[in-house]
Amino acid sequence: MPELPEVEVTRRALAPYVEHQKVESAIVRDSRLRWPVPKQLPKLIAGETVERLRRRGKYLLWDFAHGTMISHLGMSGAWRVWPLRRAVPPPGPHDHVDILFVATNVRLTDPRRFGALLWHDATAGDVATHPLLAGLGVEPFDARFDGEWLYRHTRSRTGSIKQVLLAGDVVVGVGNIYASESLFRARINPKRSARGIGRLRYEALATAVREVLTEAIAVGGSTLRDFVGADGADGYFMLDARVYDRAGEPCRVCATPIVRVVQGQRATYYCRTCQRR
DNA sequence: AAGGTAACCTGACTGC
DNA sequence: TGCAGTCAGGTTACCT
Repeated sequence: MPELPEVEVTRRALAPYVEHQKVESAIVRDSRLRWPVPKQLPKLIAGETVERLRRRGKYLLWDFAHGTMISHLGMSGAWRVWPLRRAVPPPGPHDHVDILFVATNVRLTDPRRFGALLWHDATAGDVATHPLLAGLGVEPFDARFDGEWLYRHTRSRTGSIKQVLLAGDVVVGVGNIYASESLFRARINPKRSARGIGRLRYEALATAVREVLTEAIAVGGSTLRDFVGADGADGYFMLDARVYDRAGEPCRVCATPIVRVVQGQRATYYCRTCQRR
């Protein structure tokens, strides 16, 4: 599930339970993720305190005094928290890591194993210089992100606007669902060359991106209570999509059937009437 | 430098 | 039921 909103919802759910809390121990049950979970990770964080839980794009950054634990949820990853450690269920086959705090247990599950859990030592400098983070674009809620930013950073791009949004080197956090949704709200055709879009339409797109992400965070946030609990509810609540996964269904604005096309091996959904250009 | 493609995985669903 | 095929919210590595 994880695009920026899901990661942010996760961050907000976890933060009250882990920030300023000391790690008692960590258990790596299955280190096979996109890259192996470092063998020394439990040793590195045991007895240390999480100073802050931050998000950068779709990455969660767990700041310690001596370094940062970097986590990415890939396609199927999720962190769950159990406020009471005694209520934690036995681990399932895709539960890779448990981190035990004094009163709380957090667990990383990831069936497809596209996620990552890595360590960046403070001696290596700012975590922002880590190879996975260094090339990331601006945060969509950063004041610098606006139509002018999109316009300036697409002058030398030959690809489609949909693929530029997904690439993450201009703006971060927009995944496959919210790329389609943002373009629909801005009334821009996903196949349109990024280079050919003018400032005015980019202004609409920047606004649409922020709106879509804000709404998605809001509906996800409304289910935080379930998310935190141990009752098995998955906690994420999908934004009511206007186009995503609605191929053949009528556009909510003009009733034209929504079409599905493939761009860069990913599905794109849009309305041929509302998103003519 | 930017773009296209394959690759990494498991699980859910569809159709025969 | 069973089995094959398709698809899925992400990203990197590698090649032009």
